[in-house]
Amino acid sequence: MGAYSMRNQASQPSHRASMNEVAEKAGVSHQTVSRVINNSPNVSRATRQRVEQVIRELNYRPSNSARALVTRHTKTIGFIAGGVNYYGPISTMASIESVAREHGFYLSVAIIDEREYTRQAFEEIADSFLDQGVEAFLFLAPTVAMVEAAVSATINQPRVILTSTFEEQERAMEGSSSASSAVSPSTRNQLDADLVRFVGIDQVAAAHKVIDYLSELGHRDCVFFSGPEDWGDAAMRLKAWQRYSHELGWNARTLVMKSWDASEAYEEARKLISETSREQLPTVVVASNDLQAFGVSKAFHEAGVRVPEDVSVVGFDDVPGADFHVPSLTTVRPDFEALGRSAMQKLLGMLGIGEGSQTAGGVNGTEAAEGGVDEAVEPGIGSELIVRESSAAPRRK
Amino acid sequence: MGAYSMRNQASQPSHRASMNEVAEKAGVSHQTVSRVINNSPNVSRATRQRVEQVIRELNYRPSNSARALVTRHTKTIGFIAGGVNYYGPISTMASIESVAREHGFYLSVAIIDEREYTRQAFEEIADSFLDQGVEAFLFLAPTVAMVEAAVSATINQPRVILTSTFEEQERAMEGSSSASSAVSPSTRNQLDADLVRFVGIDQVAAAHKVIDYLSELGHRDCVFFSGPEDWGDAAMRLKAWQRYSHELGWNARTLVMKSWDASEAYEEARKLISETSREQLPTVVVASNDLQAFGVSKAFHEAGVRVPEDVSVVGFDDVPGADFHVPSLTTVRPDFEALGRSAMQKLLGMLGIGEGSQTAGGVNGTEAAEGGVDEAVEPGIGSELIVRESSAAPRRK
DNA sequence: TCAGTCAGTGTGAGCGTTCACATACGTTCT
DNA sequence: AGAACGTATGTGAACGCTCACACTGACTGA
Repeated sequence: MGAYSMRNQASQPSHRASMNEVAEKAGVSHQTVSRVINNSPNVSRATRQRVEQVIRELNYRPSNSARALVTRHTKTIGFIAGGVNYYGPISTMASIESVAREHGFYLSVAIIDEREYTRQAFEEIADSFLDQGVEAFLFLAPTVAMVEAAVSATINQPRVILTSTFEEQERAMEGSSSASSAVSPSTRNQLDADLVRFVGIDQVAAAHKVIDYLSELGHRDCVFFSGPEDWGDAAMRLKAWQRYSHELGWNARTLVMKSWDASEAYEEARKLISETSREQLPTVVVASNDLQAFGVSKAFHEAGVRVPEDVSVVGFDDVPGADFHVPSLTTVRPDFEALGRSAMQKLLGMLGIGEGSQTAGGVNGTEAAEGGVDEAVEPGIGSELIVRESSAAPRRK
Repeated sequence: MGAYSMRNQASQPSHRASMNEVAEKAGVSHQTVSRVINNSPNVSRATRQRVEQVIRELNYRPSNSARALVTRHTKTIGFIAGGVNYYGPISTMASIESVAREHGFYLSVAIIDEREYTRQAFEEIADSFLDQGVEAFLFLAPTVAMVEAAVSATINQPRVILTSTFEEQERAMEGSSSASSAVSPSTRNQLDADLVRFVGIDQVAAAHKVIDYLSELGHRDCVFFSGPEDWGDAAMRLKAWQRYSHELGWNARTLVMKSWDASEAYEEARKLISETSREQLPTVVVASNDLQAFGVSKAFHEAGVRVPEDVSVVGFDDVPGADFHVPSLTTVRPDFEALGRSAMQKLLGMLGIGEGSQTAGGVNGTEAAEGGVDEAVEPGIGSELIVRESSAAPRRK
């Protein structure tokens, strides 16, 4: 066995063949080998085959480092993700990765706990990505603090920031070319340089979907459980919600939670129940995420308030299991997959990839089939309203 | 503004300073600069400060590519993750990343949909990581097929495979040095070379915890909802479960699901209820994950079978929201964080890092506090039993 | 006093690519 | 026939770093 494994080069564990070795063994120059591996057209059929044969024999792989050294392209994207313990981000990340891979990019990932988040930790990570030589940055920035850090990080590479606060951010960016702006002078250049983009769930559209649906059922008395104020998604969701429910003349109250967890919403709901007569309860509670909705739902259950007969409950996210909750949860499912895809496509666009440029190396039809990189994509990603048992028409109109 | 930004080098966007430029400006040789950035002791205080000053002025960063080219160390680990849509993996991944970062490694991530998994897709990814030049591999391999692919991939780098089937795998590995083995000859070398390790949740211990707990409550009549057969975790969980419940002389039945989702378990539970008289129902249902438990729980609820008064329900994973289910779910919480940490430490150990070796660059006390890289760590990662409302003593003993 | 040591520094080669050229040869056009 | 061109190939220099080694001068110890 040992003897066998020593006989052919391919299975020698340690040594990694170089381009020169291939060239020598194939009787050509290193440059010809280079042409072969880069699919240059100007190589005769015979030579190409000979070289490819040797490449296989030697189990040759081009050195990414050497290549990156001269081309200055590492084909690597740095991805800093916060809030990953919550459901949405992971599907987003999966689609980001998949688009990156389709285009031959590597995804270098850093996960940051948004609870233990510090500016310093953030910059250390960004710094290490800079050391690594990433070509672009992707920030999954759930909290306002992280968005700010992502915006003001001093990097020259293109970056896309995933956050629902994009509307406000973009307004701020437009303002930044003129005088007043919350952005510090040192970051001004990057912003002007058009190297920062935003993508996020369109919270306005989502809020409209929910309210329109509930409105049609006859609801107009509601309590909204908001997520933590320092989370961009929560803030935008709240704002959109308040504005539209106000427009429709609803009686809408808001309870701002400090966390996304079920427990706090549960406690708040208990308080609400105990402080309010049954007749005074809202006809519907809208929560900022499914966990909160679970908590609220549980509190109602324990107090003998029936869902949806007495009060409807609506969540947000459509976490796994929401469909088999008791009662199953009406909720909003954002298109996280589209979010990730859009973010990545934006980024590729900024890198000059995707339109019609040199997407070298056997690209299959997938890209075309999916409509390619749509440059004109709006920042707001859509959501779907999933109606289940927890919502119904109110008893009293 | 433009004039200002041109004046100092640091904010010039495009040009990236090289070591030689630093050397020249500091009036030293490139080698001295190299010594400074690598913390070589043999540099005088004065020189070091001067060089560091210039480094700051020029905003110099060593080129990772150039360095990797000569050292042959990319400081990058390739992580192929399957089954990421389910809850466990993401926390595992977070702790993997954090340990990697602590040791100055980059984590290059690929996510593979275990449903659309093909051998070819897998090998393309492994191949791209090889192209990238990763120093080691980490496989999060939930299904048996992925474990096999991970084991038999022809790579010379160390790899750690995260799977609960480690016991069987390790037995197979031990056997592989002698004649008979399921492993193909071409992979024999790597296996012998001691470059493959396994880490996983200790399903036996977890099963014991659940059964001991239930046993003490007085249960001995049970139905076990198993996960898909082709998932390693499910298979091991099932095996451990069956063996131990048999030992205790339980009346234990098993239903094997095709998926981890709530819906199938829900349907199966309905079937169970309709086919069985109330008196014949088990006193407890143990599910392979929380979603299944939700499905079962819902079916009972709809049929008027009370949980836990009539039947107890136990889950696995402790997904977010399990604590506010109606009723809140008794479940097993595996230590995913420890799983990831252990995997990464094993990998670092194989790379010769962590014991007492040159962990260059300001390592804080964290490592020591956590006990460092414990080489002797057993493959089985522990779990915690979380007792909640869904389980209680059976009415009839 | 002079070899020996050692901290501090410099020199040149080489890592494995790509890039900008230069060269060789065959074909086509006038 | 000779210029002009296109195809197929080769040559050498760069990319920015680390490594092995050589060098300098100051301090040591006999």
